[in-house]
Order: sequence, then C-alpha cells, then structure tokens
Amino acid sequence: MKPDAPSPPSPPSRPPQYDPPGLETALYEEWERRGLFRPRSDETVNRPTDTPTPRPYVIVMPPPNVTDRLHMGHGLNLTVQDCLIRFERMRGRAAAWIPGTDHAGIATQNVVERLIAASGKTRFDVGRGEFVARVEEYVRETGETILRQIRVLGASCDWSREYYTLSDRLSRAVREVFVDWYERDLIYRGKYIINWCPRCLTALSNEEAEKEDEDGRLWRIRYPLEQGGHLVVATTRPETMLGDTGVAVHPDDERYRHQVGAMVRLPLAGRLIPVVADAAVDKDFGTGAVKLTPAHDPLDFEIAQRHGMEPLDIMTPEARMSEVVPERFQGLDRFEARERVVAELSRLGLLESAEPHRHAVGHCYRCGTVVEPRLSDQWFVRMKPLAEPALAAYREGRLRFVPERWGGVYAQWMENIRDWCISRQLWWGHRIPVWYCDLPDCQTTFASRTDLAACPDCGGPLRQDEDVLDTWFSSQLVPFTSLGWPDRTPDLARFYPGDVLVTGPDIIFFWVARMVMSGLDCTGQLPFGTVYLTGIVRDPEHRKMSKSLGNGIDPLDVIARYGTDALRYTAIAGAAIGSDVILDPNDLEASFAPGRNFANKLWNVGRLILSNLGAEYESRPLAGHHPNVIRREELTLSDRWIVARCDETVREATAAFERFRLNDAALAVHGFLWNDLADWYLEVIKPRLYGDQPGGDVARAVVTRTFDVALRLLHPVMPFITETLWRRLPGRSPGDSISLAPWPESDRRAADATALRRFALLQQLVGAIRAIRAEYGVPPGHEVRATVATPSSDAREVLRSDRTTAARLAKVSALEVSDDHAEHAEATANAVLPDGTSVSVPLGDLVDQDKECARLQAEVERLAGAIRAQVAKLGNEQFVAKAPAAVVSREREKLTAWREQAGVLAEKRRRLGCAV
RNA sequence: GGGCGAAUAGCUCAGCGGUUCAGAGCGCCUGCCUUACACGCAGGAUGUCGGGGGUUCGAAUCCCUCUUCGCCCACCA
Repeated sequence: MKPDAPSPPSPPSRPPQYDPPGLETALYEEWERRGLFRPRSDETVNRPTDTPTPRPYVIVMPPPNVTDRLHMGHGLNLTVQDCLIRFERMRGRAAAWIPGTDHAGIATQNVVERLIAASGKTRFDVGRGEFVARVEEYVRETGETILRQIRVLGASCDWSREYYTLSDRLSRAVREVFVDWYERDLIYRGKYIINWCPRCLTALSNEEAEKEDEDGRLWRIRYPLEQGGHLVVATTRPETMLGDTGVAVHPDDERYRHQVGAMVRLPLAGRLIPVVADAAVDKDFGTGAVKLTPAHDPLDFEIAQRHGMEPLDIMTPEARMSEVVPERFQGLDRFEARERVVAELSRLGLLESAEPHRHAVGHCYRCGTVVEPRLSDQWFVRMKPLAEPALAAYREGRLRFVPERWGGVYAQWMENIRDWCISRQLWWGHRIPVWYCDLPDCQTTFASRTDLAACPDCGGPLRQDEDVLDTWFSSQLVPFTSLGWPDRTPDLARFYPGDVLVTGPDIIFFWVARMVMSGLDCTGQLPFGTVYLTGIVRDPEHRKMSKSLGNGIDPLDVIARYGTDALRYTAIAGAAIGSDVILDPNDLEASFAPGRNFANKLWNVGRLILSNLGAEYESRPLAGHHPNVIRREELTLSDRWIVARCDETVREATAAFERFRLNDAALAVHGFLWNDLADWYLEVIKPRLYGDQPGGDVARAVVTRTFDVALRLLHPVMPFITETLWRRLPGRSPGDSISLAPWPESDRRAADATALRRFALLQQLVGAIRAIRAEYGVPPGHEVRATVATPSSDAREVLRSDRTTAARLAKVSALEVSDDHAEHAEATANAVLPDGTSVSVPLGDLVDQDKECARLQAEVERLAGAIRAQVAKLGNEQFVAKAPAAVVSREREKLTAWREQAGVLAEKRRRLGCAV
C-alpha cells in the first residue's frame, strides 16, 4: 500500500436502520412459545359480553409435500392465508389455521430412488420393506424442513394440531373412506386403458398426465387387403401397429363400405386382422380408416370391445417392445421401435406419407416422461355420484370462487368428470386395504378397515393388494381428517366446516374439487365456503418459476436480504387478487426494496414518535368519559385531518380485507403512513413535538393513537415490524401482542369533511410555493416572502389557523395575506390554486417576467378550454336531463370554481403587465 | 376444436356494475446528507388507456370485431 495515498473518505455514519432478521426469528419463537396462534377458547374471544361469540374462522391450508422446499409459490400462498387469519384473529374470532405435510407418493419415492441410485441400486434391489424404511428415515430427517421454512414466513399456524397424511391417525381415516366407498360400489377394480409412466412405473390419473402440444408426424400406412389392394390408415404412433387387432371405418363411409368384413394382412407382424365398421370413427380425419390398437389407445380399446377383439399388449412396463412382437423389434424402446417400424415400412413401400402434425402428448407430472396409454388392472373411483352434489353446491352459491371465473373451470370439469384411477404401482403411500384369498375354491376379495390375517370366509391365506393409493386420495380428506374424523372429536365439531381455502389454480382438479366431493360425501358438509385462487409466480418471460428452469427465487434468500415483512409486502401489494405475480430473479432489488424501504420508513416514524414521547408520557384518550380526555376544541386543523384520514383508512382497509382485496388494504395503509402521517402530519407537528411546546400533549396523543391504529391495520401484512413497534408504544403491558390486539373500529366522530378539505388547501398552498422555489432555483436554505389572496373562506380559515405551519413547510419567512393580488411592486412568481387562491412570491431579479407571463398564459388557455368544454356540457340538455342530479351539480360547482380561478389569473396577468 | 385471461407511463401493475380515473411503485430528470429515515426529502417529465367499429349526454371503463401474448380443457387416430 502506498503510504502517501490519500486516505479514503470515511463512510458516512449510517443512522440506525431497521434490521429485520434477528428480530423476526426471535419474535416468531416467542409467538409460538406463548401459543398465540392457537385458536382462542370461546371465553377469551375479545367481544363485548352482550354480543354473541363469533364463529371460529378456519382456513384450510394446503399441506406442502414433505420433500418440498420453500419457493415463491408458498411465499405468495402462505402470506395471503396468514393475512386473512391474522385479520380475523384480531377481529376477535377463534382463528384456526392448521399446518400439515403430505407424504407425496411419487414425488417422495422419486427422491429416495435417486438417493439409492447413487449406489447403483434400484428399489427392486433393495426390496419393498427395506425401501419403505429408507423413505421413512428420509422423511424423518428432512420432513421438518419445510415446516421450519413456513415459520420463517411468519405464518401464524397452530402447530399444536400439526398432521401428516401418512400418520396412523390419518391412515385410519383413509381406510375408512376407501372401505366405505368400496362397500357402496363407489370404488371398483377393472381393466382399462390408463396413463402409464414408463419411468415411474405406475399408473397415473388423467390429471397427472399433463397434455402438451408437440410437433409430431402423421404417418399414412398402407395395409394390404387379403382380397387385393390396400387400405391406408393414419397414425401418430406407428410403432403401435405391431399391436393392431383390426382396422375400423365409419359405417356410413362410402369409400370403405365394401371393405367392411374384409381381412387385412398386418405388415411387419404378418397377422390377419379384420376391417370393422364403428360409428366412433371420424370420417374426416386422416384417411377415415383407423388402425385399432386396443391395448394402447382408449378409443381403440372401446371400439375393439364392441367388436369382440382381444387386446394385444406389445410393451413392457418400461415401454419397450415385449416378446409378442417379431423378434427384431423386441427390447426396443418405443421411440426406437417407431423409427425401426417407419424405416421398414418405407423400405416395403407401404409408407405413403409422413406429414408434420401437431398434437397433444401426455407427460408425467412428476418426471416429464411421455406417458403411454396402457391397458391394465387398476382401482377406480366412480365419480358421477360424488360430483353431482359438488356441482350443486357451486350452482346454488354455497361454494364460491374468488376470482369468480374459476367457478366455471370447476363446473366444467365436474360436468365432464371421468372416473378416477386411484391405484399406483408404488411402494410409498397408503396400501390399498384389499385382501385376496388365494385358495382356488374361495378367491374372495375383502376390503377391510383393519388388517386381515386369514380369509374370513375360508380361513385360507390372504394376499394384500400390492398397490398404494394416489396421494390425492388422502389429501382430499385433510379438511376433516386433520381434525380427527372419523371420530367425532371436539376439534371436528368446532372447526369443521372451514371458511376459506387459499391455493393456486393449478390444483383445482387435483385437490380442490376432490375435497369438495369427499367432504360432502363423508361429512355432509362443504369443507369450506370460499376458494381463493392466487396467481402464479412467474419470471419476466412469464414462465412459471421452477427449479428445473432455474428461474426461481429462493424466498429464504430474499428474507435474509430484505426481511420477511418486505417479502410479504411485495407478495400482497404486488398484484391484485388472483393475478399472476411477475418477479425478476435477476433484479431482486426492484421487487423487494419497496417493502424493505417501507419497513425502514415505519421504523423511523416509530423512532421519531417514541423519542419525543418522554419517559413519563402517558397517552391521553381521545374520546370517552375519561377526565383526561382530549376535547375536540384542543385539536388543530392538522390533528383533525390526520384523525379523519386515519379513520378513512380504517374503513378502507377493513372493507378491503373483507373482500379479499389484500393489495388494496396494503396500499391504503402504505399511503396513509407514508404520505399522510410521515410526509405531512409529522412535519406539521414537529415544533409541538420537540421540547415542551404548547399543544405538545395533544400532538403526542394524536400521533400515538393514529400510529397505533395504522400499525394494527398493517399487522396482517407485515407482522414483525408492526409487532416490534407496537409493543414500544405507551401503555403496553409486557405480555401484550399486536397479533391479539383488537382490529381498529371506524369511529363516526372522527369523520371531518371540513378538515379534509382545508388541509388539502394547506397542502396545495405549500406545494405551490415549493414548486415556485424549485422552478426558480431558490437555494433550499433561503427563506422567501409570499403573499396570498383568496376568495375562498376555507383558505382564509386555513391562513388564520395555520399560517405559521404553512410558512414553515414552504420555507417562507413571512406569509402575508392580502386582498390585493398585486400588492407587490416587485417581480413575483405566481400560482393559482384550484379554489382560486392566488399565491405571489416576490423573487426580484430571479423572476423572468416573460416566462411568468407565458406560464400564466398557458394556464389561462388550459382553463379556458376546460371552461368551454364545461359550458358545452352543462348546455347539453341531454346531459342535464339524464345524468344524475348529484353529477350535474358537481359539474356546475366545478365550472364556478374554474371561472373564479380564471378571473384571478386574468387579474394576475393584468397586474404583471403581460401582453394580451 | 372448445373455453378463459391479459394488452394502461421505460418496467411491474392498480383503476373496469359510465361522468374529479388518467394513477401507484420502480426507473428517469433537477435540487437537497433540512438532527426520524439518502432504504430519505422536495420539485419535475412521460401515456391518442393494443387497432377499428358501435351503444350513450358521456367509455380506459359496456357491446362487436381484429391483432398479439398467455393459460386451461378435449379419445380425432
């Protein structure tokens, strides 16, 4: 280091800033330790004794997968739920929000399979018992992670009631439902075409096979007829031809009528297969002739059944060609087989064309592998009977969606519902509670709530079904199983049915619809009355955030850098209800700094207020019969204004929360705290606040009260900083927590239209002078004089009561009131307020007369235009006749005010000697 | 093939059962470290509210249509 290098400038000492992380963790631990998030008992609900105890408020929380790690979707989702639950908790309701985890069959099994794959083994090498034990161990070790991460978000859930979908308690409930439905013939087993994932080696439900449009080809293949000539069939999956059992044409199709009943020599395989007629065939697609592969296509399966064809399964579970196909194809992967088949057909001259064709292809929702339609024995739930009541609940308005449009999506799915394949060829999950007797003479099947050791009919040995249930089978039950169902527990009686479910629209079918159906069927009641669908978190390219795309934002990272409150503020204020939230992973600053800045602003507002209260300060109540009450006459204009604005904000925020408009609530409180309280009120009262000034007590009482109210309004969105500051306000006992503080009530006595109007004038006056100063580059420290002339009584009143305040805020040494707009002989800069109040600031040489004239001229012209338009509007008979009276009179008042203003402007221009 | 949603300041979005609705935050420009806060304060610029029609006294706001994005559903091989 060079010895003579100038020493770097010492960094400016940073004033204390709000530092969230430490505070937040400690606060959460305390909240949880004290059990503040457990629903209050009826006795402790804070309501006046003469009102009935409100019903508990219950949010059904989507249980994250045990293997999940926190992502922004959770961040948005859980914050919304936490806002709602905290709001209702503060309103005095017993608020229950019960967390849990989902065992997540395929997802979890895949994770552990990957782990053992590291040592070169598959689950089959390890064996079922050992494998399940490994998964359990894994879940034991890492399953808590997501729950810890949820706490970091500040989610105020009731951890004393935590559940897990694979616990003994919930497993019992799952069996109860399965056996009940089995006995009522709502569950059946059968051989059908299902979606098969060749990688996960299991069946999937229709919802789990995600359709995506892909560019493929439509091959046209010649099938030689035995009688000579040939038929041309079209297919997107030529390899399946090896499993063809026939060709179908439409019965009315003239082109093929004479060929129905003929036989076709299936190329490559050499088998003879029939041509049949079936109405399910679309004459207009392809060639109008469809090859039938009943074991690998649902439509083909149906047609084949009608024509008594035996399906021919040509693939192994891994989707390789099995031994039923010619030897040279055996063992080939389905896509290799496709190439091989196409190549051979081409060589044989049987390939007519291979045109590009875009069509939907199903993919496994867990691993992305192309699913294979496959004929297999599976368990199904008969959905129609379950769907009818669920559809009725929506139609009759008992089930409501927010935003409403999702109701249509729900209804449409319900109307076209298909049976649900619930068996999975996995090892991780609820084993299907069905046993088969192996004795040839008996062979009975039993579904049982308890494990069976021997055949109840013949005493012979039993074999339990190998499959497990779809994870969503147990998930759909959690609204009531988490509360103890099928037992009639006190929790179930008190907290079921719930009120609201908050989740993403991507699981409406997987979960929401099925909860409604099973809830209605098992308990006779809807599990919740409202479904709030949040938006989806996306990147700037509008892609869904996901680990695989690498475009995700780690909420924990955001929290470490900006604080939980900042994350929550962004999630809530960032977008309206149900609209997607766009976040840029490469620019966290843009997304989260506003929340952090707001928290810091609050922190500093708090510091200013608290540091000026004094140790002995005790707030005087603002209303009521207390002897120390502050009388209305003691309040200044600005006091009355901020109290009125505070009350407006209470009404706005409360209404917004009630209507789920969380962003409106957050922005209303943000605006009040920052613009009204910090930018104006605090600046106004500073002189009264400092030291022992007159009116200091009143100012302290007002600011403390309004700040207290605003903190409570904001608490659902930003729980940590509001708690921290609220606790430091005067009058708090050590055990008080804002999370149990009463939600602010609007107070009619606070409404004060006069104060709102007059303070707005004060703001306009100050703003006008500030603008003039800025325009003419008056040095910040330099005080000017200003003269005000006004026709408005409100303005005169403001000048009477708050002249020194206005003068101070505008940095004016002497704010004079005059009846004469042209009192100053010197050059002045001028402004006219909307109510006609005119402001003149003598700036001597600084003022450019021509510029001033031009400015006024522009203003005059603008006004003149507006007045002309207004005159035309009011002269329009149609308008006067048809528009509401209130609108017409408002427009008249506007015209009067503008004319007044125009008069003042004209006068100004005359006095300044502007050319006309 | 159906259905839905979105198109408003450079960016992310509010406003949409019609008449102070053209807004917020970020960004940008100018000036300020004014003892709560530079994660700040004050002032300022920016938009024929996607295009075109229509209804109306009046439309970003309702209707129709077009364009561009995005999503969901669907057994047309």
